[in-house]
Amino acid sequence: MATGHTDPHRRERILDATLDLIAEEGIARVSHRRIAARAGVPLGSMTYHFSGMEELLREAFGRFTDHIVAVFDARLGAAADRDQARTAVADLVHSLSEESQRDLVLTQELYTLAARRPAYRELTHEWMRRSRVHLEKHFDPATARQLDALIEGLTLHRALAREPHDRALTVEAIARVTTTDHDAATDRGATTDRNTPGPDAGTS
Amino acid sequence: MATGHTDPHRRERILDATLDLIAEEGIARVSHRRIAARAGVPLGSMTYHFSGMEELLREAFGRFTDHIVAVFDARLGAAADRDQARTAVADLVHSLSEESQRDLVLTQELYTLAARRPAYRELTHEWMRRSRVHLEKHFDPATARQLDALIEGLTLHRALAREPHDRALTVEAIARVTTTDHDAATDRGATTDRNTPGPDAGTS
DNA sequence: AGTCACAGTGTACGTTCGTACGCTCCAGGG
DNA sequence: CCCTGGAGCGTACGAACGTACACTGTGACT
Repeated sequence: MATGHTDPHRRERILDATLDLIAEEGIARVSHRRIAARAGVPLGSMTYHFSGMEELLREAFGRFTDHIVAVFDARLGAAADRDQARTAVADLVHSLSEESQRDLVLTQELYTLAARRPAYRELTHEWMRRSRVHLEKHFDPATARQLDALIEGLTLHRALAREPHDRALTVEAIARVTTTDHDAATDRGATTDRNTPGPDAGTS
Repeated sequence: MATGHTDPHRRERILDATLDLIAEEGIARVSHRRIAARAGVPLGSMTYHFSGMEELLREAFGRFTDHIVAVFDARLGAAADRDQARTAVADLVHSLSEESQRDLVLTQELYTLAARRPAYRELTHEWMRRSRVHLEKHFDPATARQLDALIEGLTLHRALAREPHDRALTVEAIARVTTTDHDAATDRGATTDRNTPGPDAGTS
């Protein structure tokens, strides 16, 4: 019986099942058999569609990166001005850290792989690059980089903290990093968009 | 032969070997046998000293947390004033992100576990708590939290970036988050140590 | 209708795994 | 000197693993 003839979504279903499994059980507990069982495909399909575990994982995380980049695009791309960008960043931090346990865990798994293996670092580079493109529409490059790192740190700490910090703290941190009145940051080359002191600091 | 009779460091050696193996190969490739081989102990020792993989991993990461907390203590504890604290934070970010691949990878592995399992979150709580204690000697609690998150984000992004940012950017980000002149942050309860506008912003 | 190429599958093989458990051998008391 | 309790080890067992490969059934083509 060659039932797969009629199902062109086999590959995608396998990749989704892989990500689900990783999110729930961790990369250490992933196996061809468990993925196959979860995806509802025979074991033989695994080696038919993917040359091995390696390729499977890389494609799965590629798929995840596409997803998370889309989330960033949707959130940050909609911001029309600097202040909306700040709000969008705060929204992003809070939605990532309190909804979507799945995305959070998968992000960590990806970073863990990326910390050790350059092949996976390509995926994180693309992710960072895309998010900086959005941020640089509203802030100078140095600020964008700092803000990008801040998003990462705030999201992670909020997700792991015993008592997650409230939105006011997120908003304040963002305001501080993106407000460059007092001095400096002027020679840091705000090429496309000069940084003016934000009108409202909007702390708490 | 009961050679272990004379070696009281068996346990510690096993734990160190576990961390080394995780750092090099990832948690997915850890097994009793591989750990035993690396530690130079017989397989039987594994189940003798530890009830199972679970206990082994938890103790290993407990040991790692002790180590990393000691690093934070050494770096941040030495700072005498606010400005030294800022420098110490910058040093910390850069030493974690460019030396000690091992610590970086293990940190990610720990976070990955913590994101999924509360038991490991205890370890990260302790770590965060200790680092905030240091930061709160020089900054108000809200600033300390923001700075703590910023350290995390800067370290990770610097470690994973294709072209790691230079020290000036780290220093600037720290300055921005810890300088609260223009307004606000005054009602956010700087209990032990009121936040005055830093004398020099010390950007680049 | 008959044939064929090949997408897709079931199964078997060799390896590695965690763990249990009977055995060894030493330190200390008699 | 002998005896003995228990710390520590070697090994064996069943389960699970990744992967290769012979096979099956179907749609397309003549």
